[in-house]
Amino acid sequence: MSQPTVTSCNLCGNLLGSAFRDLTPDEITEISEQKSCVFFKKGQILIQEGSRPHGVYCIHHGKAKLFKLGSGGKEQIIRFAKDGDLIGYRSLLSGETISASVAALDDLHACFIPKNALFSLIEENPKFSLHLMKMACHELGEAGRLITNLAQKTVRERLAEVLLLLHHTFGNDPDGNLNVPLTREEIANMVGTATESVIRLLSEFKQEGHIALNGRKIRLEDTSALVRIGNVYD
Amino acid sequence: MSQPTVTSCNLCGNLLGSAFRDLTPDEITEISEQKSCVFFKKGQILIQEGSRPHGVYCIHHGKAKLFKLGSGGKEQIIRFAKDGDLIGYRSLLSGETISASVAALDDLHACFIPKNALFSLIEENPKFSLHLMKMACHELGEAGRLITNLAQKTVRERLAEVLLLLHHTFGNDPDGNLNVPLTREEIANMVGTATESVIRLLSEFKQEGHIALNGRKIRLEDTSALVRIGNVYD
DNA sequence: CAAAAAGTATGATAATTATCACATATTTTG
DNA sequence: CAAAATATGTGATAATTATCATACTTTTTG
Repeated sequence: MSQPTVTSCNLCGNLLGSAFRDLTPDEITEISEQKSCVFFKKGQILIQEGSRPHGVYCIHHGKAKLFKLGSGGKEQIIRFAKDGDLIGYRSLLSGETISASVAALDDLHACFIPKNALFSLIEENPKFSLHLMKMACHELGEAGRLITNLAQKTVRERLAEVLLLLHHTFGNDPDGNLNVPLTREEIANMVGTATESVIRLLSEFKQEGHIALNGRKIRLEDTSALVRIGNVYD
Repeated sequence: MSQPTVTSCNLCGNLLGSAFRDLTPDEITEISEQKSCVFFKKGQILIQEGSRPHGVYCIHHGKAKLFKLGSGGKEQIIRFAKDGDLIGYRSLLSGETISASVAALDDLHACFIPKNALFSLIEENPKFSLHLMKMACHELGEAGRLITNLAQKTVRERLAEVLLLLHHTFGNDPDGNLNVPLTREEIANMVGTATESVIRLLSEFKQEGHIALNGRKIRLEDTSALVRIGNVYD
């Protein structure tokens, strides 16, 4: 079930959707030669909060969660990453220590691009540089939304919105369930609530006919109801 | 009481602490010629959520709050800006609509730098470009911290941390009070709670000897107690 | 495959926080 | 400066959410 090894990034199916899409063929060849391919088993940590960055990962295939530990030691999931996404760039570009850990949600293949290679690209290719800036600024906007929601919405509203976010980010598997393997605890760590509260509210949503539950699997039955419950406007 | 008009950014006292510190004298002269100086009265809106950006403001003198409106119409204060700070760059760089409004907290002088002037600088000066990237990425890290705190800390913890943040950002006035004119409601809009809860907790902090209250003014009497209460580690 | 571990589910209860009501104080404005 | 508007302060109460306990189910692992 493991992905074929792609030796050149020129041939990578994720290229057009990635931060590297504006590179020249020569530049892509250059990073291909500098990158290394790494495999992470489900649950493994790719990047650890507090450490110093030595480069970035471009996810070739797999899903990952980015999270911070709160003062009580509880995980707070900040966002997700999937095929084609770049992770670890924030600390590299800000010159700070790593502010969030990244863990694989399933078996994951990623390419590690060392710091120097990335900064060479930034210096020589303004389009790439601008694209990185765009990514960071977009994330900053998303963060503002999340801040507002966490501060002002109820747990019920936030859970509805989180389900829609998961649907938007990962879509459905062949059975129509959300295509991401999260535990109830991890969902609670997105919503910012207790695991039991998530379980209870999911049961309510099920009673009300908005979702279907099948073990760990969640299927959204009525997204517009969830939009209404979550007061999601955009 | 109004600031002297500074015609050239070369002479601006904020220059070294601003995003423009890496510009060449020629580049600074260039933006000086393109900028316009604007005055905002306390309470006025500089930038409005939802609109399209036409440039950025560099605050010459004054304090401002950045806030988003939640789905219930309540303000959520995301962060602050003061002398030398650049505001409005996020939407400009991400190519999105403006995600947060900016309002003056006191009478405020700012320089407006049009979009084209900014993008010219980005294209011709990689250092400036990198500096902007650094700013955005730094803010992204701060946003992650805020997200984690809002999701996991109690209102009491958050209020203690907010008081420390205000102290760190704005310092004290000559009387030793926090040097920023915020209402209890605005503090509540940072903490993410009801105004009454802020009022009650401030009274508690006063009873416990951690702060002193004098009308709207707040003086921090025991910051290490607040650090303890807020579980602030960094 | 069986045991162990981890996760899900539900009830009872406690703690936190929001809301409403209203009195007082402060600030703003004509 | 006085009236009006806005903000602060406090109590009572309701709603939300967390915590603890415990049973059951699913997943993981030797």
